[in-house]
Order: sequence, then C-alpha cells, then structure tokens
Amino acid sequence: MALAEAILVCLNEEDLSGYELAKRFDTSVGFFWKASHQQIYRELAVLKDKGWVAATTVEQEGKPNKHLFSIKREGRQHLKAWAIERSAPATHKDDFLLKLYAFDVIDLQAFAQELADRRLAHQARLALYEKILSKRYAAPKLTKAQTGRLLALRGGLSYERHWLAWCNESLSVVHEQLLAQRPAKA
Amino acid sequence: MALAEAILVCLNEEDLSGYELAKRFDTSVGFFWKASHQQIYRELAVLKDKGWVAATTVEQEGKPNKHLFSIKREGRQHLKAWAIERSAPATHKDDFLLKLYAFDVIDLQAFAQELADRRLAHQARLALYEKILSKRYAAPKLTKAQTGRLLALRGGLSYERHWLAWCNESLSVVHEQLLAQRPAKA
DNA sequence: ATGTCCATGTAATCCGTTACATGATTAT
DNA sequence: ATAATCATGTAACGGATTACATGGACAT
Repeated sequence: MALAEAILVCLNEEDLSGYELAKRFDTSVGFFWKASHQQIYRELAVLKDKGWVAATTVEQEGKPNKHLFSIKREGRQHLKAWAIERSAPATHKDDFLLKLYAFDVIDLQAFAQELADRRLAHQARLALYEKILSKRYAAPKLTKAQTGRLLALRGGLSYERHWLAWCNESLSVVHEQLLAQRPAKA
Repeated sequence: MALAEAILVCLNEEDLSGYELAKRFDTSVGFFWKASHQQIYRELAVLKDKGWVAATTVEQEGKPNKHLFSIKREGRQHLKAWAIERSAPATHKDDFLLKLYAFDVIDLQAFAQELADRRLAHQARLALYEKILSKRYAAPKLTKAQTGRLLALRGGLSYERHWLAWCNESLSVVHEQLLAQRPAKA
C-alpha cells in the first residue's frame, strides 16, 4: 500500500489540506495513484496518529476553516526508507481492454464508440502534459526535485502518445470489421 | 468491478479450473487485470451461484482432482450486456513512479538499480509478446476472436516499447545526477 | 533434503467505493 | 433558480491482500 507515501510526497513539496490533497490526486500524483477524498481524510488521521504529519487549523473568512497538514521529520525519514525498498509491480486494471478478449461476443458498434471516446481522452491528456512541459520545464537548469517530476512527466507524455497511436490503429481495424460484417447494406 | 467479467472472458474461450484461471491472470488477461487465486476461487463460487458458469469434477491420477468450470448461456448474455456499458476509467497504481515525486529525498543509487531492473522486465515482456505475435498471429486470415486478441497484444507491445524507451532515457538522467552529486570522487 | 508444481480452499485484515450529511459562497 | 466550488467528515459495504492450511508428485 502506498497511499500513505503518495500523501507524504505531496506534503514534502508543500503544506496542504485534505481537500487540496484530493485535488492533487485528480491531476499530478493522480497519474500514478488514484484516491478519493474519503480515503485521504482517513489516511491523514492515521498519519497524524503515527506522528509523521502535523496539523494546524487555518481560519478563513467566507469559507470553511482548513486543516493544514505538514510533513514531520519522521515522515521524511519514512519516505527515505520506503524508497529504498523494492516497489510492488504496478497494477493495471482496465475493463475496456478486457472487452477485446470477448471480441466475438460483444457489440462492435458500441465498442467503436467507446474507443473513439478514449482516443479523445488521450488526446486531451497529451495536450495537458505538453502544456505543463512547456510552462514548467522550459528552464535550462532544473532543481533535483524538478528533474524527478520531469522524468515522471516524460513518462506520461510517452504513455499518452502510445495509447493515442494504438486507438487510431485499432479504430481502423474495428471499422473494417464492421464493414465486413454487413457487406453492401446501404 | 470486472473480476467476474475477466473470468467469464477466459471461460468464453475454453473450460478452465480455478488453478488454470489463476495462471491466465499471470499472463494474458493479467496484462489488464491482476487477480490472486484466492479471489478467483471466491468469485467462481459467486458465478456458480448466479448460474453463469457450471462446474464438473475431473478425476486425475497422480494429481489432485480438478473442478472444471464452463460458461453458460446466461454468462455469455451477461458478457454482452456488460460490454455495451461504458467501462470505468482505468486505474493506475505504481509506487515506483511515485518515487520520482520525492526525487530530492530518496537514495538515487537504489532508485537507479530498481530502474535498471524494470528495464530488464520490460525487455523480457516485449520479447515474450513478440514471440506470441510471430507464433500465433502470423496467419493471413484471422477469426474475429483472434482479431480482438491481436489488438490487445499490439497494445501490450506498444506499451512495453514505450516504457522500455523511457527506462533507457531515465537511466541516463539518473546516472548524470549521480555523477553530478559526487564530482571527481575516484 | 529442498524446492517447485499441481490443486484447492478458509480467515482475518486492510483498502477502496458508495452513499449519506452539512452549509456557505460564487458563478451562470 | 441551479449548479459548482470550498471544505470536512461518517458509515456501510465490497473488493483485495496476506497469512494459514493441506498433501502428493517430481526434479535437483
């Protein structure tokens, strides 16, 4: 389990509230780790119990108060120790690709539609990553922390390009299949 | 949840025991869906209760008996209905990539080692997929079911190539960092 | 002797998802 | 008016992981 560590790496950058953390898990860190706000609030309580993070309440006007969390020395030590250990192999779970294994059973029209939507989603993600690349990593000299995040971003860019290309190829294959199924029906 | 469907697509191909299914989840289907034998045995019991699969006991000599499972008409109907619905977005979880977000805190030597191991793993996977491609999909005319699995395989090939390239690039960046950290220490 | 493969399961625990709950502010 | 954003949580449930348990066959 690495939810704890995913939270700690965020707090290592800057102090954040549970709500703000939840937003990070929709974008940056969320590329490798998904988590809902409920999970995050629960985990923050655990981390506080362990003494890895500290909490302070920030009073705000016109908005609810925030509980700001910051990483403690113990938390940083834990991160270091965790990073030395071998990571568990990545888990992939994708229902959509599973459908390819039942290709002779499924409705190809619906599949093609979903594939087209995925293509758009990968395109959008790719555009977002390219924007981040040009806005945040254009400087000639990067800090160590930035170097790490740039490597992650490059992984993301390459990942999106690969799936985008795959979607394009696969769409043409599926369309061929659809034509072959109903020859000259118009 | 798509463990049920992951099992059903396997049984749609051929009858299998829980043990044999578990092995599929280490290779073919396992590319999109990971599951342990414990999960599989439990889920098979549920599927049998629902009437989507049937079980028969096969007596064997010198080996324990098998419980062979086969998909029923109701199971195939369920697969069809499931495939029309939109899939949940894929979940990615990778502790290793998370480490990139704590690049200024972690031990780069250990990270480089792990990265090198990942490179080898991607290389091995790629070689495996290339072998499957040439052995099983060399025929000029493929069945519909084969076409689906070929698309999945192409996804896998492209995926491994992309991560392999990323590992190579990243290794050189990490090695540069290591040299910069200890300038002329030999 | 030691380990891996075949083959199946139970039990406990932990993690993740869904649903419920509140309430003010700001934008359309 | 309606919806989205900010901000926090609880409760119930369901899914996934880890540990435990068994036992013969076969290879090194």
